[in-house]
Amino acid sequence: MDHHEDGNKVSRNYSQISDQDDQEELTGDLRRGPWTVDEDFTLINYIAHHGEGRWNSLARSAGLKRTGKSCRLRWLNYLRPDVRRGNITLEEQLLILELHSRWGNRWSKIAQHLPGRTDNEIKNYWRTRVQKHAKQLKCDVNSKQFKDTMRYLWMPRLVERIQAAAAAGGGVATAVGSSSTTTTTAYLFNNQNSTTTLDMTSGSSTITLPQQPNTFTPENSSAAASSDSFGTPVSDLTECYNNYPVVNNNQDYYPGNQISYGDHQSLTSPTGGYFSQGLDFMEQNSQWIDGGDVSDSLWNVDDMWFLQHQFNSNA
DNA sequence: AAGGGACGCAACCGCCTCCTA
DNA sequence: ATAGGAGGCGGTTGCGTCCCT
Repeated sequence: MDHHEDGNKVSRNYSQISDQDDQEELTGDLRRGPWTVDEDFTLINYIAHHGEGRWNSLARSAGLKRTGKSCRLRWLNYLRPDVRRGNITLEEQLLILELHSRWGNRWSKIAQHLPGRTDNEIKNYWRTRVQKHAKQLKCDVNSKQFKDTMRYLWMPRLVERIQAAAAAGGGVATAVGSSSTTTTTAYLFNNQNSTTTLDMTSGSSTITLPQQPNTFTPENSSAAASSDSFGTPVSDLTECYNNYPVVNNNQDYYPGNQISYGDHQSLTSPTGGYFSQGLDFMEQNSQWIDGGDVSDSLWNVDDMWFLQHQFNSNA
């Protein structure tokens, strides 16, 4: 549910505290609960003149009856001028899924690669959107089953949608806003009809999606694929896919790993994966096939046809 | 129209690590 | 070396809003 736009969020945030006296607790001399306009103004003003940090003394010096932690959180998650509001874009969703597959619940680390997004926001996104899908699939969000689902269906679907949006917009889609970093991520996505490079350049705030001929298929390659759920290197596919995230100015970022969304070979070959067991799990959760849940429009008949085809061809 | 469930998100909590004296 | 404070981080909660029945 994306019914909270920027303005709404702000107005709601303040409207809900119009009757703050009823809602806020006063614990000793410290205030808790939603922040008031005056408090926000005080905090912004103080930081503008004195800078941030040393939050406990900052809270005292600014005359805020809040804990240092509360001030820090309010500033970082809401008041900071570069906080980016609004819906999580497709590109950001893709990045979150990818980074979470590598780092798990390292929200702050993930947030570092989404300019303007806070760890809190990403955490909320994960809990409300991603975990919802895991729940619908009746599987654990950390299970291989769900991770494979994300990797082989959800993420390729996102890439397709990004492609479509880019094509509609002339081939270049605006991405994740300004950034002081120059992290660059390049994906090469191979789907049924085309191979696409997804080049995410946070620093320049653009995503380019040039169409390329299909250069690799499972049928013409004997390359081994990852035997693990995503998050592990995909061996021997580098030449064919060239689907590596490029590291710039961040040594933590994708240390040599490769990823391959829509990798058909990978889809058919994970050892011990649920894909080798057929479509049982999908069929048991028919709402995913029937479109019972189309909130994110990540599934369609083509996906199911594709999966069925893969299983049949490997039977 | 009303009530209940689902959702989204701001804020809090507790634990951990780091820094400094 | 160590103790205490500050800050960071992930998990959780509370509440307003929306939607469906």
